[in-house]
Amino acid sequence: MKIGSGVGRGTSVTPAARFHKEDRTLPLPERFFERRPEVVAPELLGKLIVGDRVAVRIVEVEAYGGADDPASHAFRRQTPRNEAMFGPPGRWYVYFTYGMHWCMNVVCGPRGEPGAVLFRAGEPLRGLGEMWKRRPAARREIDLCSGPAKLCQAIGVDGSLSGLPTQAIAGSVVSIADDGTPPPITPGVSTRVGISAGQSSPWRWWVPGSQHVSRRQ
DNA sequence: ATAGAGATTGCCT
DNA sequence: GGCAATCTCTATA
Repeated sequence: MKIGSGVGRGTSVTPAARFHKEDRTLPLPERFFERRPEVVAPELLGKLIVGDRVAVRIVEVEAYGGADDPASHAFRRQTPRNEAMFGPPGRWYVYFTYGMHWCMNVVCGPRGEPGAVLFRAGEPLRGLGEMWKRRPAARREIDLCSGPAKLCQAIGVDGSLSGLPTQAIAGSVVSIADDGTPPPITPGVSTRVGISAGQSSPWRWWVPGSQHVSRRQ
């Protein structure tokens, strides 16, 4: 069985057993997300996002809080755009930015406290052919999912996913799963990317050595 | 009402 | 490295 065989343009797709235990993947339970985003975020490194014909391993994340975090979309009042952030944990929060891009988060925190973890980058595991089709601007494999909007494009996610649970129901929904790969013991840490306010919180984490992070540190 | 910034990306020089 | 693309929201009037 070939995993990740792509229609790639000059890429070297590592053949592989990219999954730890592909046949033993389990969805993350809702209670996993009922803790503050800065606690959940580093634990999501190494987990899987499984979508329509595709799967990626999470290699870079950021945490966003609520009224206490000036960099968060939930810092001010609830709006149609950030509505999902104020809902129950364990659901997707997908927002539109710069008039053209989608970015995906999972809502995290105790009920009633808005917060989320942004998925900034992933390592393509399955369905690379599909990802190449959805990402015509990509030239190398590391261009497929090495940024929050690239990731959404590669997985085929848009705003219609926002507010839905991260635990797949009929298989047509995007889910978050664990294949037994542990998060790094010592993840890379830095301040968040692309923000002005909130730079005092080092709430960005990545898998050290991953070629798929959005930017080297 | 209007202006400006934004959890980004890709093309241009 | 500069900057355009172009939706959502906030600040200011």
